[in-house]
Amino acid sequence: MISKKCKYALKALIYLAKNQERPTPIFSSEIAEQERIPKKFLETILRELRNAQLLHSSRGKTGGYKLNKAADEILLTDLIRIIDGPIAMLPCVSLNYYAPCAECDESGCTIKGVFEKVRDETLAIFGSTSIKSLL
Amino acid sequence: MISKKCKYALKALIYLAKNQERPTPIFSSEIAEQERIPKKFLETILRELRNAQLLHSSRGKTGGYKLNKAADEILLTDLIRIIDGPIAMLPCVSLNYYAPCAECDESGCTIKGVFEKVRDETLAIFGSTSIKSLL
DNA sequence: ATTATTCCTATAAAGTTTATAGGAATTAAG
DNA sequence: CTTAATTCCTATAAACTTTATAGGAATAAT
Repeated sequence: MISKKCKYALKALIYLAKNQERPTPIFSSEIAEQERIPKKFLETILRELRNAQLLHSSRGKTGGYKLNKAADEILLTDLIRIIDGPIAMLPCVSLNYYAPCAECDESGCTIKGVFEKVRDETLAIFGSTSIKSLL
Repeated sequence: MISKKCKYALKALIYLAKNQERPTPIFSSEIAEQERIPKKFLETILRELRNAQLLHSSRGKTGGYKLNKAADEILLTDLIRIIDGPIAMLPCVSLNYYAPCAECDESGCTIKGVFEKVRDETLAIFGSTSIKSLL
């Protein structure tokens, strides 16, 4: 299951993509209202997306957020990894968040294989799905 | 990520499958020691697997656990659903644990599709992987 | 100055996962 | 019929994660 936070992030990105043509940046408060996301929680989410270069933000009275890339260059793999972390179902088969499994020999591990397959299929799908394709 | 509990369950099933030839049932304490799983925690896991008909148990001094099916008839989909619940990454695309997504229209939902694809690929892999194939 | 925003850190509140405690019911064997 | 060892059950503690809020600092336009 993806987290609520991740779903909020996805909705925010879609909202920003839909309003990409606007001349001025978009307030987090507007996104929060329209998408019914707790305002303060959304702020921290948007900041994370900005820190990861997915968004551009500006401060002050006319500040707000904008996509930092074309909507078809923002992939679900990016989003999920930023917000939820690993996509793989076992730490030892994660590409971006690898960690050895507690007390597994890893060399003679018989269960890794199937989880690598799932990882590969999942990455292929999320890695070829952009925010644009979800509008 | 699958839970620790699910990994414990998988190890226990594999251990039981490896020792399927033994004439007497196998103690939870033996599995706990051999696989380094907290004893009391393992007990509750084995009970859940038994409630779901994956294991057969007997009580009393010479009690213990045995597989209730051939090792090639126990699939990863079974195990994961029993221990961790839904395999899908969104409640609204889960086959066995469907629930409507909070505040989604569902009819005009643009994000379901990609999660259905991931679910299908994942189910295809886990659904064709048996405990026997992991020995 | 005022106002409305992003930004930051800390923390509370709620929920889930992991693990343990204590004992009841069951069965074999002395 | 007592003892010992098991499964079984319920409750709960302990640890961790997720979700959400609080309070204000920094910034920028008017």
